[in-house]
Amino acid sequence: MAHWLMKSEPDVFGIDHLAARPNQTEGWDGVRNYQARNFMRAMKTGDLVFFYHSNTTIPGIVGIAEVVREAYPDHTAWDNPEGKYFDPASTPDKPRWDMVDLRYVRHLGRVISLTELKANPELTDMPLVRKGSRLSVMPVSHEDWQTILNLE
DNA sequence: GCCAACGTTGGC
DNA sequence: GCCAACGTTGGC
Repeated sequence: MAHWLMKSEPDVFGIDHLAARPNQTEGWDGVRNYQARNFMRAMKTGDLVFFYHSNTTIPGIVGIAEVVREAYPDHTAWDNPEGKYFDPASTPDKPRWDMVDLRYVRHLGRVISLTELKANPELTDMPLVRKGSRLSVMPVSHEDWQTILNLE
């Protein structure tokens, strides 16, 4: 089983939104970055994901979700031409962007802040803590996953 | 609100 | 293929 980290703005779609969805499950749409998309394509059912809140007072990891559906075309690319995620280059015939479905697993006992992650000498290789990293979907090594859970 | 870092676009 | 311009991300 692999581990991942996915960023989201809690004002837009936070972990509480996920937990409130039917079956506590929602499609992770709107990814419009090739590297992030490719990571989503590598996800397998049962993989676990750190849910990260960005653009908020205390950015950090707030919980865990599980991949319940593997990558499939992101229909928000063509659903609504006025939509935020519309992309004329992606069509039902030739979809460019993918999404996965995530199910809420649990909140962490506390928020593990970006500041704390950056300060941890064991986590310096995480893309998340690198300066200027804007990747919204990234793999987390088994070691890092465990290190972070041990901080909880 | 600012701005550094980054990805994408498009002219050439 | 290069690179300037632009738009976005996201911490602070």
